[in-house]
Amino acid sequence: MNVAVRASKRKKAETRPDPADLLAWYDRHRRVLPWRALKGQRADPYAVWLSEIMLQQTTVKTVGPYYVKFLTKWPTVEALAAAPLDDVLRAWAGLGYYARARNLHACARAVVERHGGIFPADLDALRALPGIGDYTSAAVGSIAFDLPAVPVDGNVERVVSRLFAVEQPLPAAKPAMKQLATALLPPERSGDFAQAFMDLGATICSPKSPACGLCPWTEVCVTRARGDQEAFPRKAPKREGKQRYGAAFVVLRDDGRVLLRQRPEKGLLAQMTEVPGSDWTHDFDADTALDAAPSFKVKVKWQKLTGQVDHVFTHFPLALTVYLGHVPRGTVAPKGGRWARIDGLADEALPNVMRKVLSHALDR
DNA sequence: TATACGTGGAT
DNA sequence: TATCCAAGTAT
Repeated sequence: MNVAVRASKRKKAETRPDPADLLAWYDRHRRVLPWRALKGQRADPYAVWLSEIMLQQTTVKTVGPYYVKFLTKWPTVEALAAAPLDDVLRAWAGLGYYARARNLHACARAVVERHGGIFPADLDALRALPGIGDYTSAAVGSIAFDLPAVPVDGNVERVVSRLFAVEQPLPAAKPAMKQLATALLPPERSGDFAQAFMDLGATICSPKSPACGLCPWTEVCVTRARGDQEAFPRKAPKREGKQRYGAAFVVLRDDGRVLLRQRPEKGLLAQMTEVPGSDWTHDFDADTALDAAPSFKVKVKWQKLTGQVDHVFTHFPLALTVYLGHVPRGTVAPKGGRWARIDGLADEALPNVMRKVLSHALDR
């Protein structure tokens, strides 16, 4: 074979990312995940959808046990749709972003009612379901049905922004990044391509110290060539939330129960369970804290516990002062409240901030 | 377009 | 310790 023929068989020097290189990398290095079909096997749309909802803004490690719990408890979308919302919220407790749980339940019911219990193999129909947005419709569509779509998550944004040195900051750059990512979509293996893209971002093209030497696209990466890959993606500065304060009241009844209530239907931690407390404000006055205490027929002697419970929400940090009180057996709960067994708290729909409060009061 | 919406782990 | 950020969506 002469030199000219050898040259023509050699891979041409690429100037732009070749999806085939990413797929070849994926075939060797794909992660094994509970919701991911084995190589060559077909993914269950219900399992893909469930995992994608849980994975929104949530790490793979955190999702693992919740995913297994949900799939065991509700193996099909029909089973999930038939469950009471409260059961779903209790199972979701601790995972955060509780609107996801409410939408998960609503979506399951919509799939049963609108689509006969079968997830639609259609991007627009998926996108129309509760809790399914641009990302998730593309993820379920590509992974479960091999529809030609690219789910653009934080991983993909990072990879694309580095490959092409996208100067526009996020989140304004989202449409441009989606365009760039979608332009790379190969004619086949959409689902593998989507998962490969995300795997690459999660394991190689990491936020800090990316392993560029192991990247299948290292030779076509604009920022890699310049050495400023860690400066991407560009991001608009975000303002930090202001500290808020509040009081929480842990009321123990002598028969081993604690007073709980449900949070309002909308807003922060909507429809989740909590102990009674004050509003959470910037200018909370410790002297008036007891104004927010629940009232009973008997007078309660409140014990202000030492220390406080600190918790950080996405948009503000919270410091709660905890008060402990005791009431006699037979005391009636105030309106909206109920007495819950202390040894059954694990099964309540308590967000973690409330678990911290209860732990602060009871683990002593 | 900007903001509300949880939590935990990595650096 | 402080900051970032993780398979985003709804409004």
